[in-house]
Order: sequence, then structure tokens, then C-alpha cells
Amino acid sequence: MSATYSFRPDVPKHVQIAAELRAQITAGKLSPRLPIPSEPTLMQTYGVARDTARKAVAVLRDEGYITTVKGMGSFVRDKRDWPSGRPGA
Amino acid sequence: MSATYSFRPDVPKHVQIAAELRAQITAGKLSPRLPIPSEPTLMQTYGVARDTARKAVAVLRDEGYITTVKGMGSFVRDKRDWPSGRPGA
DNA sequence: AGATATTTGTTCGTATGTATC
DNA sequence: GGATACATACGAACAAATATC
Repeated sequence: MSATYSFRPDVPKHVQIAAELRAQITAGKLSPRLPIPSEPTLMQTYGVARDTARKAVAVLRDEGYITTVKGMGSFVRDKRDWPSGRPGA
Repeated sequence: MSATYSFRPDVPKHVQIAAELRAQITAGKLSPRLPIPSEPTLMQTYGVARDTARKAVAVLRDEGYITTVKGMGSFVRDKRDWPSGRPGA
């Protein structure tokens, strides 16, 4: 069985996972030195396919929260690169 | 903004995309060594969903113009396998 | 140098649901 | 009912970059 994770209906899983990760990032719970949870880790943590895990990561990358390095992982970027960190706002 | 592509009404998108690719194949603009545009590429080029891109590729595969390999892509087949290459015609 | 493991990148295959015409 | 078209989601295979041993 394994409850893995409770997803809300009518909201794409990758969006919900992205929201979780975004919250952890903005809360400073993820070190900029270490990579965020890898795709395999996200797959197991949330009980989803790689496709879904990758989409979640893509959301945060598009938003500017993280940067991804092939063969390494994704890393949290400087706060200035975050959506809420834009000076002109 | 990218105009993506101008589709004609009353003609299925996948049929129009297939026609484009067929023209490129018969014109020898696609090397048999390299795969034809991938599904993601077709999606972006024509601004359609994967479903539609796959249907276009399926048309050419059914016609004998290409052969598809999982994880690799679709490749142009020998002219003898094309509809116009049938000797009995 | 070489081999292995980990991780991301890319590609096709399949199924389901929704909406529209 | 059927065809078109989009989005979501899982599976599978291969490729490439990185790190470690």
C-alpha cells in the first residue's frame, strides 16, 4: 500500500510537488551547496513516475529557483534569481 | 510570440503536418542516417500537443515512409518502401 | 586509465480524461 | 457516436555528464 503522498484531485501532481519543493526552498530548508532531491528520490518520495518528477523540477527551474546540471543534479540559486527577489518589483 | 504554424481549417492538423514531412522526405531533405524531427520538436515547430505530433508520424509510418525505433526516433526508409516506389503500381 | 554508479537528457510507447466539433 | 485535440501520467530504452573507486 504505502501512502506515499496525498495528492489533491484536479491539481496536477507535478504542480503540487513543485509547490512542496518551492516551499522548502523559500523556507531555507534546502542548502544551496547540496542538490535538491534527485529525480529517483522524488519518484519514491511522492510515488510518481520520472516524467512527473521531472516536470516538477522543470517548474522551479523555469521560475528561477534552481539550476540544473547534467550528471549532477539541481541546485538552489541565489535569492536574487527568485521571482520574489526581483528588484524592479 | 512565435506564430508557430498556420493551419488550414477543416483539415486535421496531423494530416497537414504529415504532408509537410512527406514533402521533405520525398524531396530528399531528410537524411536516412538521421532521425526525422522528434515528437517534442514537432510539438514546438507546429505548436501542437504530443498526441497530434504522434498521429502525424503514424501516418508516414503507415504509408511506409519511415520506421520508428523506441528511444531513438523515426528514420526514413528506402525509397522502395515508399508508396510511389511500388513496382506493381 | 578504466570501470562502475549516479544523475540528468532525450526519445518513443501506452493509457486515461476532458473538451469540442 | 466518432474524430480531433489537448493535458496528464506511467513505462521503457538509450545517451551523456559527473563522480567515485
